[in-house]
Amino acid sequence: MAVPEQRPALPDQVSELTTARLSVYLRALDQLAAAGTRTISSAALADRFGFNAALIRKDLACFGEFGVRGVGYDVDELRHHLRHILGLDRGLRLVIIGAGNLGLALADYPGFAADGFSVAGLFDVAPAKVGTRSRGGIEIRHVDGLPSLIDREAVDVAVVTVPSAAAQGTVDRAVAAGIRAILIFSPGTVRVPPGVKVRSVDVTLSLESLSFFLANERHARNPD
Amino acid sequence: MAVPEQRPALPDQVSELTTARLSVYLRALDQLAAAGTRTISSAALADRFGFNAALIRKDLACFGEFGVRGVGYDVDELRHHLRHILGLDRGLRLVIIGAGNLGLALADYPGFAADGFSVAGLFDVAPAKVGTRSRGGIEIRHVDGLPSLIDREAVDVAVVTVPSAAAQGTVDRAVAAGIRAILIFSPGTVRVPPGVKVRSVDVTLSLESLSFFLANERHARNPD
DNA sequence: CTGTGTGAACCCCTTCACAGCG
DNA sequence: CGCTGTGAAGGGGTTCACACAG
Repeated sequence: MAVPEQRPALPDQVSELTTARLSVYLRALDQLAAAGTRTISSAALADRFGFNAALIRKDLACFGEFGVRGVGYDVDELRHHLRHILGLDRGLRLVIIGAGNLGLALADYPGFAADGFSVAGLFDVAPAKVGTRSRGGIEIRHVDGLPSLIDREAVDVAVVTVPSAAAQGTVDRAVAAGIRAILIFSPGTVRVPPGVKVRSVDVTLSLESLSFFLANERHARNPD
Repeated sequence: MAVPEQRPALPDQVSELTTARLSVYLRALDQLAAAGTRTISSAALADRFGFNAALIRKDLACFGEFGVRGVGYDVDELRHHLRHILGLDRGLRLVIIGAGNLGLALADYPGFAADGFSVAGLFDVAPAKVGTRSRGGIEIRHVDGLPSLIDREAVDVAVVTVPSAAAQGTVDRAVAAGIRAILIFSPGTVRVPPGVKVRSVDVTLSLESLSFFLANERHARNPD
């Protein structure tokens, strides 16, 4: 028997592009809510933020019927729906592995709180770092303690900020400890078993993309 | 008359997906070169790194005929071609605007050098920070000096690491100073005039995508 | 009459399959 | 004979257009 869970209908097959846009819509709605807007139509949302109205409706329709015909969407209601769909009402726990400059910066990043994320631990291998703290006061522990903390604190996401050469090994260890979602900043690709999701934040790739743009711009100005 | 430039044939309309993959191919080739591989076929490259062979060939074919039929591609030659196509042989100059934890981390990031990027300046608005230095010794200057430095040092890319609320204003100032390529870490969207390219590195978006995955996984294990 | 939800058209990107060069 | 370069087929995602609900 199909249990009518809190989470409705299993969205059979939803594109990752759609889910990524949900986050963007949520931000737009946050802005609208802050400005006091109560209700908005897909057309107005599209106009205001540069989306396509039909796409917004189609994306949302994957998860239910949130709109009122002839009126539009209730801003606050839709925000809460989206937060639930995205799982932001769960208070996800992160660990950060790699206490270099970037890892330390992330450990103290105040932006996590708005999404309900919290840092459960900060790890490194360097004996000189272990025992010291980030500016914000988060203690650096040795990676050997990672599995027990992941288990004890029910950690959801591993944020990996180690050098590229150590990336695969670090990911392997996190996966072995039960992690199924990884955000990795090290340039390059890592392999994970099925069922584990990796999101890569690749600064080098982004910069190279800009570099290509600059090297090949023959756009608009001076159309020779 | 069409000048036969160093840069060949203007690649009429190349998809951004293609150019993004060039970076990935380049990395794979770097690995192969480091391992001493001289020559590789598109099929072997695809096998080894999980691409599609036809796609590799098609992507490369946008920019010339780099392969030798019956043999494959010369690893080192193709690396140099790709570096040129991506503009990595130009020694791009960056400024970092926002000397928070992240900005400071990026200022000292050693990974830029491999791509020929260099940091021409590090900026902030806080009087308390101006005049101090990053751990790596890069001086923090006041943003008011940004336009003159961009001009004087022929800066190519602005890396923006300011709080979200200040993002749009910062971008506007950089664009006014002549910047046409921006890498922004602040969550949210910014508007730029046509001809200016923005790449966003959005940690929050990536984490929310992982959050969605965790909230909606009914994959493989326990297929009820 | 306004705006949602949605089938159909459209468009672009990927994959397949093969002609042809080395 | 092997592998590139490429036209044609296939698949997905976005946009269009409209039936219908409020």
